[in-house]
Amino acid sequence: MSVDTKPSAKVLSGRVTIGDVAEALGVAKGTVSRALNNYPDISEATRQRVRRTAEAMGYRPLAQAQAIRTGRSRAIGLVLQTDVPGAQRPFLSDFLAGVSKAASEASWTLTVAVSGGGAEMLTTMERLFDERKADGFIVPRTYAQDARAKLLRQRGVPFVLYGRLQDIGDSAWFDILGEDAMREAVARLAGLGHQRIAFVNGGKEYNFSQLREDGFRSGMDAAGLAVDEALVLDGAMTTEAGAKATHNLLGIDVPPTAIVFAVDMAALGAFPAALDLNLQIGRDLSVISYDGIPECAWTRPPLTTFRVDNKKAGAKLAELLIRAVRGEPSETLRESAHATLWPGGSDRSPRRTSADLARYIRAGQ
Amino acid sequence: MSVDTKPSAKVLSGRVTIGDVAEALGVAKGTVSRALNNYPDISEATRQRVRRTAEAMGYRPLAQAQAIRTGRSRAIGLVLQTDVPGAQRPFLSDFLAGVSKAASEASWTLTVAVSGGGAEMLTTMERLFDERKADGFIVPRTYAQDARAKLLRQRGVPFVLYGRLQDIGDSAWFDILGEDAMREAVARLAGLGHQRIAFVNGGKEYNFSQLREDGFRSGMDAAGLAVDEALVLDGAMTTEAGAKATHNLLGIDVPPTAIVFAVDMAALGAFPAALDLNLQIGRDLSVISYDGIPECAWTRPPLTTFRVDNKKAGAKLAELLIRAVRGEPSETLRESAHATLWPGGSDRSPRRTSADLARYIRAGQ
DNA sequence: TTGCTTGCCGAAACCGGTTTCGTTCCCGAG
DNA sequence: CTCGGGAACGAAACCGGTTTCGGCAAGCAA
Repeated sequence: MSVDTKPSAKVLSGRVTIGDVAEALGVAKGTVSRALNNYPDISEATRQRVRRTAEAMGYRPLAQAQAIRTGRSRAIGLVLQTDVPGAQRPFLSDFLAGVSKAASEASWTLTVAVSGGGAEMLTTMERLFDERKADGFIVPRTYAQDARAKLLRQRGVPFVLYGRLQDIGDSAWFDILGEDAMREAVARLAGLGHQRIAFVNGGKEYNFSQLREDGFRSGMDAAGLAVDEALVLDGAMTTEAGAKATHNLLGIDVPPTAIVFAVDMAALGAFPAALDLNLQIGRDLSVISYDGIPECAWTRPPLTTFRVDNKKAGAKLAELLIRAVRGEPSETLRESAHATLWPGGSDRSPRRTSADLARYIRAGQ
Repeated sequence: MSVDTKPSAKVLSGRVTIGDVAEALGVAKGTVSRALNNYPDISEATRQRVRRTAEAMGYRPLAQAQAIRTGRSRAIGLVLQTDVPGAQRPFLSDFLAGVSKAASEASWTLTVAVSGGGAEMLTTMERLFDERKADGFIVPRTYAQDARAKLLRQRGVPFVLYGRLQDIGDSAWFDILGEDAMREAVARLAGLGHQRIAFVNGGKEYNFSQLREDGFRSGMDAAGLAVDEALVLDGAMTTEAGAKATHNLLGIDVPPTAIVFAVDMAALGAFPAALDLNLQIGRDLSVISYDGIPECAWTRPPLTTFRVDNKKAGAKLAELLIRAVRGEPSETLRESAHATLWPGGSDRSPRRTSADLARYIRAGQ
C-alpha cells in the first residue's frame, strides 16, 4: 500500500514516448511498436526507418508500460539470504557483476532483495513476482531439499538454480562440478605421497556438500586409498568452524597429513589452528580447498584451491533465466562448468608419516 | 529493444486486479484506488471496507501499472562499480541487507546494476531511470569530484550520497564521520605513549580520504604531536598496497612506532609486511584501522579498528532516498553516524623507541 | 474483367492502475 | 421550503505501451 503524501509531481517530464516517435514519422503507434518488436507484418523498409528515428530521438520504451500488457518487466529476481553467517559474502560482488552484465546486454535489469531464511524468503519472492518486479528468479545456494524451488515450481514461476537438487524434477540449473574438483584434489595429494587424507565438508543441508563428499570418496577410491570415517567431518562453513575441525583432526592418534576442504572459508581456519600447534601448512600439513576467494592468496603459504568463476556463473545464470522466461523448456536449460586449480604452496609432499606427525604435535605441547 | 521471439504467453494469469476487488465490493475501480492510497474524499467506513477485502483477496497493485501514471515504480537504484579492485567487496552484503530491509518495509524494491566506472556508469543510471527501473539512486563511495552527482543533479533525478562531497551543493547525504574516528585513533595511540605515528590513507580521489586525513592531523595537533610528512602516505586501498606502505614506513631511518590506516583492507597488509621484517604487530608496531571488516578478527593479534555499521547505513540511505523521491527538500535529508571502536590487540604501548626499533629492524635483516 | 490472396499498416481496444470531472445526496442556513 | 455547499462516490479519461481487427492496395489466377 502506498502511503505517499504528495499527489505526485509533473510525472515523466522530458521522456520521449512511442507517440512522439510515431508522430515524427507520420505513422501509427502500433506500427512503431511492431517494427521495434520485429513483428513479421512490417516491411523491412519501414522497420529500418522506424528503428533509425527511434534511435535518433533517444526513445527508450518504459518497461513498466510494456509490462502491463505483456506481463513481463524484463527483470531478473535475486533473493539473497542474510542469516547464513557470511559464507556467501566473498562471492557476491563478482556474482552480481556477472548477472548484471548479462542482464544489461539483453536489456534486462536485476532486482535484488535480501531476506532471512524460511518463510520470509518465500513471501519476498511472491511479492516481487506478483508486482512483477521480477519475471523469474535465480536461486543461489541450493539446499538438498529446497523449499524455494518447490514453491516456484508449483506457482509456475520461471527460475534457474545455482546448483543442483536431489529431486531435480524439471528444473533449470547451472552448476560448477565441485565433485570433480574434490576428486582431482585427492588425486593430487595422493600423487604427492599422502596416504591419510581427511575431508572437511560444508553443511550437509546444502546440496553441494553431498556432491563434494561423493567426489572425495571416489577420488580416494581411484587412488586406492581407504576412507577413514574418523577423518571425514562436515558442517564447516566458516573460518572458526574450519579451525575447530582442523584442531580435532590433528588431535587424533593417527592424524591426517593432508586435509581437503569443501570451502575456502573453512580452509582458512586451518592456518591459525596449525599455528597453535606449531605446525606449518605446506610443510607439516597439506591443505587443498575450493572456491578461490581472494583471501587464499594472502595466507602464508598461499592456499591451493580450486577457483570458481562466479562472474561467469552469474552471467550464465542470467542468460538461462532469460531464456526460461521466454518460454524455453527447462530441460534445455542446464549447463555446468569446472573449477580450475589455483596452485598455492599449501600442498606438498608429506615430510613426516602420520605417526611421526602425531609425535611431533605432542612434543610441541 | 526487445527481441523476444514468442508473442508472449497467457500473461498475468491468476493475479487479482483492482477490478476484481472493485467488483467484489460493488464499487468503482477509482474508489478502490483512492481508498488504498488514502485520498481524503473517501469515507472512513469505505476505506476500511476496501482495505479489508483487498487484504483478504490478496490484492497487490502491479507496480508497473501504477508507474505509468504516477511516474514512480517504488524502486531504489544502486549502481555498483566493478573496476575498483575489491575495496568495497566486504561491505556489500551487509549494505545490501540494510537497503533491502528498509526498502521492503516501505513496499519499495531495489534495482541493482554493476558497471565499470566513468561514462558507462552514467549511461547505466540514465537507462535505469528512463525506464523507471529506479526512481532515484543511492550513490556509494563518493569521489571528491563526483560525476554521478553532477549528472543526477542536472537531470533532476533524486539521489542520496553515501559520503559527502567537496561541492556538496544541495545534495542529500548520509555519512559516517570517519574523521572523528581518525582523531580518536591518534588520541588512543598518543595515550599509550606513541610519539611517531604514521598515517596511511586511501585513494585521494575519494572524498573520505581527505576527511580522514584532516581527522588524523587534528588528532595529532590535539595530542601535541608534530606531523612528519614523511609518515603520511596515501593511495592504499588494498592489502598489497598496505603491505608496501608498511614496508616503506619501516624502512625510514626513524620509523614510526604506530600506524593509523584509513581502511582495513590496507591495514591487513601490515601483517605480512611486519612478518617479513620479523616484527610482531602489537608488540613491535601498533596499528589502528577503520572499517571493521570481519577479517580483522582473524589476524594475530586481532586488528583494532573502528567498525562501521554498513547495514544501518544502507537502511538509512534507503529511507532518505525514499523521502527524497517523495519530494522532501534535500536540505532536510542529511544525517551522519559514528564508527565504534573495536579493540583488538594490535595497539599497545611502544616497547621500543623509534630509534631502537630502527636498530632492531636492521639487526633482523 | 472479376475474385481471392497477401502484404502492410491505421484505428481502436486493451492492460491495470490513477486522476479528473461531474453527479448525487445530505446537511444547514436563509 | 428552497438553495448553496460540501462529502462521497461513479464514470470516464488517461498513462504508454501492445495486440487485435479490419481495410486498402497490389498481385495473381481464372
